[in-house]
Order: sequence, then C-alpha cells, then structure tokens
Amino acid sequence: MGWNLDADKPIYLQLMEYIQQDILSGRYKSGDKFPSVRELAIEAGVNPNTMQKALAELEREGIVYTMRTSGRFVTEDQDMLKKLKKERAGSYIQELIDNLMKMGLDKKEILAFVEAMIEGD
Amino acid sequence: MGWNLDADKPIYLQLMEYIQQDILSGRYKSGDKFPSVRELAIEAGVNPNTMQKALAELEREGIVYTMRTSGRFVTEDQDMLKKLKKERAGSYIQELIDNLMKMGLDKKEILAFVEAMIEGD
Amino acid sequence: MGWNLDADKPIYLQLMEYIQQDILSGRYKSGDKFPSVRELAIEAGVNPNTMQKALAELEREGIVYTMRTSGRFVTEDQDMLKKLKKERAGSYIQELIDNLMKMGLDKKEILAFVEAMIEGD
Amino acid sequence: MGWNLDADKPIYLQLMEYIQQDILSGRYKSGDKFPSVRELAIEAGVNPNTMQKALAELEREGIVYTMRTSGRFVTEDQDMLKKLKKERAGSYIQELIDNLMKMGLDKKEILAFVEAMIEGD
DNA sequence: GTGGTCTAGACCACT
DNA sequence: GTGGTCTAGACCACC
Repeated sequence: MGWNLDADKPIYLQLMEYIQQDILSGRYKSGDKFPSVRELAIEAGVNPNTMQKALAELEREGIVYTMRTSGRFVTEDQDMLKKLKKERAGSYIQELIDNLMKMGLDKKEILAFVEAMIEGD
Repeated sequence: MGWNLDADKPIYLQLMEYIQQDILSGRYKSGDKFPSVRELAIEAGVNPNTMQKALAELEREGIVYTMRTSGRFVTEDQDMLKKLKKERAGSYIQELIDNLMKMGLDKKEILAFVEAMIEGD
Repeated sequence: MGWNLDADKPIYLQLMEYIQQDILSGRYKSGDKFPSVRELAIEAGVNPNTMQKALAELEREGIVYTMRTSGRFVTEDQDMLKKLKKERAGSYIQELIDNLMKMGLDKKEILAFVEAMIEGD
Repeated sequence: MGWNLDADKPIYLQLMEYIQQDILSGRYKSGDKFPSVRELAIEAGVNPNTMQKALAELEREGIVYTMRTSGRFVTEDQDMLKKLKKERAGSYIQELIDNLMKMGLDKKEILAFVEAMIEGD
C-alpha cells in the first residue's frame, strides 16, 4: 500500500483518494466491512481524527455507510461505484492531458501516443 | 514552480524530473543558461550538493551541459530533447494505463475513455 | 596497497584508478566481493562519501556491480575486464611515449629501447 | 612544471628527478646556468635546504657542477648526459614493464602493444 | 551489517 | 561569481 502523503493538499483528501482507490481496485469490495478507524489511522500513519474525517466525507458522498454498532461498509449501490469509477478515471485522464499539453503535445498527438502504447502493450 | 518533494523516492531523482519538466514545458529552452546550483538549491529548498548531484546526472544523460566557469545550459541537441519528451510522455501514459487497469478497466475501455475526453475537451 | 594520494587530480578519480589496478592485478578477482565502502574508505584514509562516489562511478562504467544489501562485486563480464585492461595498458604506454619523446627520443629509438629491455630482462 | 610532490619518497630524490627531467627535456641545456637555490626552492615550494641537498647529490653524480662564485651549471660532459638519458629511459621502461606484468601481460604481449601504439600514433 | 542518500559547511580553480 | 570536490556526521531501507 502506498500511504505516501504529499504536502500542500489536506491529508484527509489524500486519504479519501487512497481509500477510493482501494475500493475501485478491489481491495475492499462492495458490502465489505472496513477495518476500524484506529487501525486505518495506524496503517496510514495519521491521527485517528484525520482518518475519521476522511471516512465521514466518504460517507457524505455515499461511498461508504455506517451500521451504528457493527462498523463501516462499502456501499452496495453499484451505480454509485460506477459513478465514482468514472470520476476518478476522468480525473486521471485529465491530469495526463494537462501534463502532456504542458509538454507541447496537441490533442491529436496525445491520442496517437496513447493508442500506440495500448496496442503495443 | 512546484518544488513539491515527495517521500520514498530519492530527492535528487525528483529534482531531475522537475528540471526535465521545466525544460520540456519551455521554462528553460534549448541553449538557455540555468540559474546557479546554489540558486536552484535554495529555490527547491535542498542542499546544494543534492542539486549538484541531480544536475550531474542530467549532464550524464546529455540533457544539460556545463561550461566550467560560466554555468550550465540546456542541450542544443534537438534529438536528445525529442527523445526525452517521448520517454516522459510514455511513462505518464503507462502510469495512467496501470492506474486504470487496477480499477478494472480493460484496454478498449481506456482508449474509448481517452478519446471521449479529448474530443469533448 | 599504495593508497598514495596525489594532488591536483580529484581524489575519487585516483581511487577509481587504484581499484581498477587492484582488479587487473588480481587482488580482486571477477565475482569477488569488495570490502564495504566504509572499510575501503578507512583503508584509503578518505571520507566514505568520496569512496562511495568512486565506486558509483566504477559501477556506471560496468566494472563493479552492487547487490543492494550484500555488497559490491567485481563484474563477471570478461569482455569488460579485457576492455579495461586494454585501456589502462594503452594509457601507461602513451605516458611512456610522451615522457621519452620529451627527452628527445624518436619513435624508432623508443621501440628499440623497449625491445632491448624486454629481451634482456 | 609539475612540482607535484608525492609522499613516501624523500623529497630531495623527487626534486632530483624533476631537475634531471628538466635537463633532459631541454629546459636547462648543457652549460646553462641554473637559477639560485633560493629561487628553485620557492618555485618547488620546498625548503631551500632540501633543494640544496638535491643539487649537491646531482653534483656528486656529475650532472651539474659549481663555479664557486658564479653559480651552478649543467654539465658539458655529453657522455654523462647520454648515460643519464639512458638510465632514466630505462627506469621508465622498467616501470612500464612492471605495471603491465602486474596486469597479467607477458613480454610478448607488451612488446606487441607498444609496437602497435608507436606505429599507430 | 550493507549500500544509499542527505545536510551543513568548507575550500579550490577558473575567468 | 561559477561548477566541482571533499569532509563529517547523520539517517534510511533492506536482509
């Protein structure tokens, strides 16, 4: 796991992204129970309050839900997960496009490059 | 400038990447003189020795060259710069592909997604 | 061993030469493990960083290779060692020629002299 | 001039070699007057006593001679100079042979190498 | 224990 | 002022 915290972005946002990533990559599956806030905080090397905030935000977004006495679970709403996947894929791709355009490539070149690498992979 | 140093990767490697980025994005153009090692080190908030090492490696790679007492310059070898651009674009795209495949997308989906975003952009 | 450091040439270059010499003379054989950076540094009476730089350069040249946590070893690439031997022999001979020509001998005389000494040895 | 003093060998011997070299290379010619001991000592960065000892030894060997009131001169005995030249050339060559044999070359290989380099030069 | 990295601070030659 | 080298001393990950 890459709990690799960066500067300048609030830590709880970074934690949210890592957890979303873990959900999308299948580490935590739809309906799975999460480890406790305390455990997650230790694993990430952050204060439990920070991890708590991250999870609360994820709950607000509908990605996780809480069963009062038994813990937190990944949402079983498949549309929600699909939407999440789309959002994250979109932001990865946007980041790529931004990076490559900063390097002076235009859209056509970028597309050609991506095609070439996917075919050749 | 985003001298945004991350953990777990040697700082001098990250400095190399930032400088390469600056060259490719046109901040430093072919033939341009760099700021002195000391200035760059201050700007990046690292020890001059570390910046020195980064620049020495870039010189080994042929991306910059040194005129003993007058400073460092971006190479004027256009092929070298093109090769560099290709390498970096390739590694960005590879990273994207890896991320998206970890999320369960297959190559066809990735390509369709990228196409959609580039067209619609 | 003659860790006999001279002026005016960077120490790390001199260290590289001594180590190359040690390899060619059989003190360290192909595949042999080197003493640790620290030991070599102590033996040579230099700072470990300086020895480290010398060894890193030798690694770049392909003469030694590193196994992360277990030490440094002499390359097992025999061609590389042969190439090294040729280079060093060539530079010794060139130095001889330069010295003798400064003394007013011409090429024919030098060759005759060398022949005489090798035969008579 | 390379007044490049080495450790472990007495300085006066090294000075003798440098001066012999200067004579053989034509810096000081047969019959020439030398600079004063004091000047030579300053140039070499050594104590005048040390330079004095070097010159006294060279005088004992017959390579220089002293005219009591007017200074030191290079010998005009051409046989002496020839002998000196032979000695030094011989020791250079012997050093070469030693070095190359330490590297595992045999006499035939050394000779072939020297021939190749003299021809090709 | 190993190699590797980093900092702080210094000195050098060059021009 | 520039790049380059060197030292002293520290910390890290790996096994």
